[in-house]
Amino acid sequence: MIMRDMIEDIRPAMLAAMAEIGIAEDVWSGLLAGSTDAAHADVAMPCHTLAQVLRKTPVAISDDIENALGDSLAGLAYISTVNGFLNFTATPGWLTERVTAVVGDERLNVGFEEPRTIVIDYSSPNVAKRMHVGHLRSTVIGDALARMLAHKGHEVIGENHIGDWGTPFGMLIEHYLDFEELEVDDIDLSSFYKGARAKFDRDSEFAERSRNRVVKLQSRDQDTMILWRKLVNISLVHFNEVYELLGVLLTDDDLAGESKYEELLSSVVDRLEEAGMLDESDGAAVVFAEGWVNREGEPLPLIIKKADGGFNYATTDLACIIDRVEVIGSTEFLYVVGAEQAQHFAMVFEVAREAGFMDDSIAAIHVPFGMVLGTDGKKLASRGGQAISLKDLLEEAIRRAEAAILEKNPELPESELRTVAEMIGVGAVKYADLSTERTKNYVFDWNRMLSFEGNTAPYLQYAHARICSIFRRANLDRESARNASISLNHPNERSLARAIIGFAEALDDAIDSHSPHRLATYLHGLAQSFASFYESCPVLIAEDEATRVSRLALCDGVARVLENGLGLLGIDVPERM
RNA sequence: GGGCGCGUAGCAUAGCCUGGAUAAUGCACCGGCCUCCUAAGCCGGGGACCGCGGGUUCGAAUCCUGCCGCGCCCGCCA
Repeated sequence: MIMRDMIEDIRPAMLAAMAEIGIAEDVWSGLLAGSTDAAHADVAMPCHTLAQVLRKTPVAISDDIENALGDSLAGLAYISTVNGFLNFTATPGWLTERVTAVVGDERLNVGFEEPRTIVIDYSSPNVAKRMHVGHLRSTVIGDALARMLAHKGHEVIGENHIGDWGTPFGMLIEHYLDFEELEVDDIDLSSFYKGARAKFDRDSEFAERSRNRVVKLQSRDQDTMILWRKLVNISLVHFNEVYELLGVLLTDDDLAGESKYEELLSSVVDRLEEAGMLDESDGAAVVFAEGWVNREGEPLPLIIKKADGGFNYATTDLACIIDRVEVIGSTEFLYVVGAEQAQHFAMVFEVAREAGFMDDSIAAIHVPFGMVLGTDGKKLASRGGQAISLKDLLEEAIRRAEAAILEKNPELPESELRTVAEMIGVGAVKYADLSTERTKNYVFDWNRMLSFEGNTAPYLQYAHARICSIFRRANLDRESARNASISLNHPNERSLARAIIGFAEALDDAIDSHSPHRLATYLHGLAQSFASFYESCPVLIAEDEATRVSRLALCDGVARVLENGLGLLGIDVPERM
């Protein structure tokens, strides 16, 4: 994980050596990379592809390069050759210097990038319904990406496209009117939508009222808008409750409901018309994008305006693109939306480009993710087949975490129990999601995510808490350790230093691939490295004072990487647990 | 039928973009380690034709291709 820094430092000497041997930089540059096996080296260069060029064996070539390098890397890396591999292993001196720089830096050597304005589309619950597990991944992954990108200096604009518009709102408003005597808090979102739907299906008078209400809503009838607003607000109270429990950044400022774009929709139609892209099909206005066919092999349309005059979400997505390009001035859009919508986004992006809504300077990226499955291997649902409420799920996580704490650390002060249980329970749920490769489905398993062992949030949080405990016991400020001189005499100290140094690179890797799990994988490796260090390298009872302060500095560094890294994933770390 | 994705020890995963050395990690399993900073831990061990077959390459879990299995998507819900 330290290859980026090492390669950078090795490069000058390599430039000279390779010039001497007569191999152009662009030929060898890509070969110099992190070792695939930490036991061999930190950085390695396989010389096999050079064999054709130089008409020598890889073994001879690696030896030649080693000779050409001479002692130019003295103090930086040890060089060795095995079977045509040129191996570089960081010296303790180099590791010491680098880890000192990281630990001494407020940002742990995480750099800033040239700021971009990035819009992230995530969460997107529906008004008049409870948030459910189906919203978990989008919310958690989107939030992590938002935090990581913001940390790199970008302007991140979260857009929460709540479903707050469309034909169902006629029936929802009428249903709401029937409840009008109720206080806002008494509306039960778990049954509200279903109740409205059921009434709509069985009661023709209600259905008629609903249809009339839709017309009023679309014409912005004032009384109707007031009712609509109330209904939305009730839902917002619920969303914000869940967001607070989840600990995500979304606020009302990020709301970008469908209603917001509603007025732009007709102009989307006009612009597509002007571009000559619009076709009529079965009464609907559609665009036939190149290359898409339906089940029967006929051209597959993107429906812009339905036969009944209404719009659907493709049109809204196109309106959003126009808004982002022309109003917000963003150049990068991330859509954290389930993988099942891949085709939809491919079509929307293609149409948007064809219509000139965005050009090649704009990166519109669908960031897809797989499903959350139950232990039966099917889409996670309650006994009755309904989606599980996110709030209920999180509360259960907290309950389970609390039970685990009471069992394992009964000494934890009562006053901290609830807060710590929230950090652990919610962290466990989020980490379970963020630590697996996005595009895969994963099985939601309480025992696994809260097991406190393995690649779980509690394991990482525990590593952090242990470090805090060391400082507490020594009655030392964490800051006091920061400027200590570090020495790496034990192999586990060196492994730990390598792990600490790798933070910035792991973060960049996660960001570049929009894959929070890469950061999670790194953090787990760091925590494991720390656990081994902790076992073999006594800190407070170290053999001498210099070792003690050096180890305290390493501990502080690990704790800060864990806190910062988990923080970027949206996960809090307790100081004791 | 077409498209997209996934397939790695008993289980769960990383590695695949950008090809390299004995395929990494966790759970479970086996064996060790607490008069010593939280054993929620550590150390060691067994366990994998990387779905199957072809191809490219000095070299393939990784790239290409054909199968197989699973999931999802394929016009007026969003």
